[in-house]
Amino acid sequence: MSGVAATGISVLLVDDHPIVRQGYRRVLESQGDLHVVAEADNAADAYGAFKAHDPDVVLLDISMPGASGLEAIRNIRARSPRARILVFTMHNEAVLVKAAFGAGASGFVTKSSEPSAVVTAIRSVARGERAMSDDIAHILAEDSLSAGSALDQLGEREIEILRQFAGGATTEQIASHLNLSVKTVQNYHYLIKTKTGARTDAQLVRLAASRGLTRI
Amino acid sequence: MSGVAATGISVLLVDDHPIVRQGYRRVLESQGDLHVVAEADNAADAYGAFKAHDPDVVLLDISMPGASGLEAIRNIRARSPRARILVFTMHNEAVLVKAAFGAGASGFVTKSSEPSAVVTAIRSVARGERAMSDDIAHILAEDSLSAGSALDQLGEREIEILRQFAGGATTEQIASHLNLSVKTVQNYHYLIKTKTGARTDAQLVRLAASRGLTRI
DNA sequence: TTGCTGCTCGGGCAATTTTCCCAAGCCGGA
DNA sequence: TCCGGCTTGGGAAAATTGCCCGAGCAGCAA
Repeated sequence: MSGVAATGISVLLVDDHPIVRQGYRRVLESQGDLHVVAEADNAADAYGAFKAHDPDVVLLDISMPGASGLEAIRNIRARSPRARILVFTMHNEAVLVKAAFGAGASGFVTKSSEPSAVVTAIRSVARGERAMSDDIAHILAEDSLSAGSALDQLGEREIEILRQFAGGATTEQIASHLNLSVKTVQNYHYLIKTKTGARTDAQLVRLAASRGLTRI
Repeated sequence: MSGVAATGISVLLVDDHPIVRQGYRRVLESQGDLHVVAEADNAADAYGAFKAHDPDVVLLDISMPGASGLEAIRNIRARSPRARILVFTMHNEAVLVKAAFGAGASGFVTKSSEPSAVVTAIRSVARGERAMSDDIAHILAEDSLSAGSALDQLGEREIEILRQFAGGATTEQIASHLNLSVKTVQNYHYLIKTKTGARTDAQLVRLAASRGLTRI
């Protein structure tokens, strides 16, 4: 019912860089069993292309500017639960990986992976299996040992403090805004970091921004 | 004297993502007159590959983790002033572009460019001309009109450190990536904050993100 | 050539912050 | 009632920051 031929795997390519897209296309098509049936350069077009071509696998770069790739995943999965989405990005942060799987992705590979690993992942995902590259597995494993899930585990106060912090407020400003002692804000700051698994403030800001807690 | 055939343009490909490299290779080779004679996945190997193959053009992604791509440019140019280096990256911040040209690059194209524009740029650079994609020209033009942002006051080392910091790297990671002492990275961190006027790390991340130094 | 200037690199050290561990009050649920 | 989680903060050692400094080196101008 899907794809081009009974013997091939049809792929929808979503990446905002034309030449990168074209590169993938050629790499995949050289495999013989993989066929790129459509391309999209942004999250918004991704679902339209999906509907039009019903591919076996969506190869999706979630580091597109502006629109959230996670949005695209959720979008496609909401309307076509059988869609297989393989996320392909240069980012390798645990929170991102988990968010992608949480949104409905079937696999996650980094751009540092060998082309053969990507091709293997595409075939796995097409068979309905879950796939991820070795480095991603490593990161998730480490992450599961240490602590963290993402922002969902934060309390109301923690979310508010994280929002103000990510917005650029100093500890003193947050304390006075919320009528707290500086010490309490510092303690929250530390708690938020441990809960989210962020190792630096920058990671915290990125996390908050990627989840819509703050705009940049 | 250089390249493979008298009628072709030989290219050295430097990018840290294997599949992206392979994609470029196929795109370029399909042109007929372009031949990828070598690849490298980091700045350190780039010069060795250059020496070994003496390519007409080096296609270099300067957004590689750790090592500064600018370093690679200067490295190659210092030993082989006739080298033609085409910088190819997803970043489009004016300071980066200027730094690249300042380091000796012959051209600058973004990954948002059409493949045909990249190919055209390679041919221009091989002829000894300067080349840049339309969006880069636009950015430089606008930049020359505007009074200059806070980021323009930063040196290239500072830019590189800010990029890695905003990307979520810890001080230790940056230090080891760049072969610097932790103390030096800390000093740069402080200097960057004072130069840009950022009072918190979060503000620094926001600044970097808003200027395209990092994506969120 | 000499000097100046700017970038890079790091030491030093006091002040501040971070990192953890802890306790206490409050509130909702079992 | 008791338990667990949230909120609020103290304490103290470890780490980082803020700001000062000097050295090396490249470019550049006089």
